[in-house]
Amino acid sequence: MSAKILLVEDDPGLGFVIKDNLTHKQYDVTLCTDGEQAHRQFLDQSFDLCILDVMLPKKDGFSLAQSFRSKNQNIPILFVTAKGLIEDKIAGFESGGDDYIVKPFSMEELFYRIEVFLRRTSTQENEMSFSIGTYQFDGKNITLSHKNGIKTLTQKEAEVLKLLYNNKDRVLKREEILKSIWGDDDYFMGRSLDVFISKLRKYLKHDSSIQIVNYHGVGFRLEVG
Amino acid sequence: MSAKILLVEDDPGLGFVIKDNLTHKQYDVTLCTDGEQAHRQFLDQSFDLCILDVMLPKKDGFSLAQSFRSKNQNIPILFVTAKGLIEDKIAGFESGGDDYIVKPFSMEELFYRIEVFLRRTSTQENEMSFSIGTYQFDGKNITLSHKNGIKTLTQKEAEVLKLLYNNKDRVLKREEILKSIWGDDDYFMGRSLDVFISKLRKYLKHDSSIQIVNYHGVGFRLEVG
DNA sequence: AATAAGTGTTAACGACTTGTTAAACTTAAA
DNA sequence: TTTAAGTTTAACAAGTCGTTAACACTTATT
Repeated sequence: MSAKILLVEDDPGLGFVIKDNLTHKQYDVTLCTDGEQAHRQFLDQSFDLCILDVMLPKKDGFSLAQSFRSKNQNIPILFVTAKGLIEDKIAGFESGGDDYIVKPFSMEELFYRIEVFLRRTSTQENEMSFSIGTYQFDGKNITLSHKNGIKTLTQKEAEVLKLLYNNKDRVLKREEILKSIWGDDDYFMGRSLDVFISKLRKYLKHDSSIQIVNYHGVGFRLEVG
Repeated sequence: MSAKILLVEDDPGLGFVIKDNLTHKQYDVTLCTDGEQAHRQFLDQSFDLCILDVMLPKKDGFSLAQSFRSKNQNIPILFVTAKGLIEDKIAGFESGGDDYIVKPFSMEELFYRIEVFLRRTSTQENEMSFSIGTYQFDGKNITLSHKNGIKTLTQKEAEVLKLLYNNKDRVLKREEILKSIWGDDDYFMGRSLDVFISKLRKYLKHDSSIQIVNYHGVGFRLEVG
């Protein structure tokens, strides 16, 4: 799975070049051209790494780094900037940055520095836990427990269940589920999804207030209570 | 506890200045002036971080980094050198380095960069001891003892065991284990991990309350009792 | 009502993952 | 250079899970 990178660079030319290069290296890059936009994106999605310019419209890189860091202790933050003075570097590290690369730099060097931090960041992924009706899902153990007993789900069963749970107040389109979990959408994958829905219904049948409802021709919705 | 740093710098003046500055920052610094000496020190003691010059007598910094890296996937390696060409930087990262600082640099910047990597390296694992069921693991001697006898583990066996123990409340993903111990993740490393799991199971078989449980397609979990 | 398309469910097949042993390879030490 | 220890790769057996096919049933459309 490719790493999600938030790139914040106000020079459209350079921003495009960096994004293009990183995309070719299979990273999933989101480019923002000002600080506020970047801040919104950060709150909205979960990224694996950030690359920030220092001088940015609306909200500068240092204060951006500070607010990112206060939200997430772990995410690597790399500054990429023309300001090469030692005081700027210090400010960069003080604001929670992990690296400070001075322009002009080579793409190669940027790749290597990104890799260093991605390698060193633990993949503390979606280990969410939640309860549905009288059931309890434990993401650390991938189990679904009920007073009758514990069932260890498979990875895919867990993924479908988590996705349904995260969207339990709305209808999830078949296409959305397939794109999100299978990565693509064809007839047979659709049938496969039906099989999983069938399995999940079986696992959840001891609580009749839980229903995975089909919306004919559209998708599914998890309804509780 | 202060971090142990291996500093390799052949210029006696600069070596002394850096060592002195780092010592004032409460680091425990070992200074070597040539590559072979550094290599012996590395095998002899366990350091938390290395700072290497590139041009060194007897064994250059790049090949030094390679042999350090092959012994220890986790230790941060920082190059500090006058060679600022992009090819040299690439060679530095290729040989397993984590950062590449070009002389002249400020001490402040070096401190910050050291802190970045110390913060991101889990130091807990080094010489920890613990008991699993009726077994006792001694991190100092990397031995696993039981009433039947004592087995001296290899470095890697011990690392896998420690990682499993530190995460015994959850399923460790294969990818996490591989990234943490092997530093990367490919098919053969995965098979290698399976071999180590198999060995550890054999070592731990005298206490049936200890189980290394596989979660198909996900990873492993150490279960005790 | 007839037809077509979508869905529910089960089970078998096949692809992939894992367990284990042993051989091949690598590296450091003698 | 040989030896020994440790790790990776190969090979095969065993197990697991996702996909697919098949068929029954439901919903929409004509």
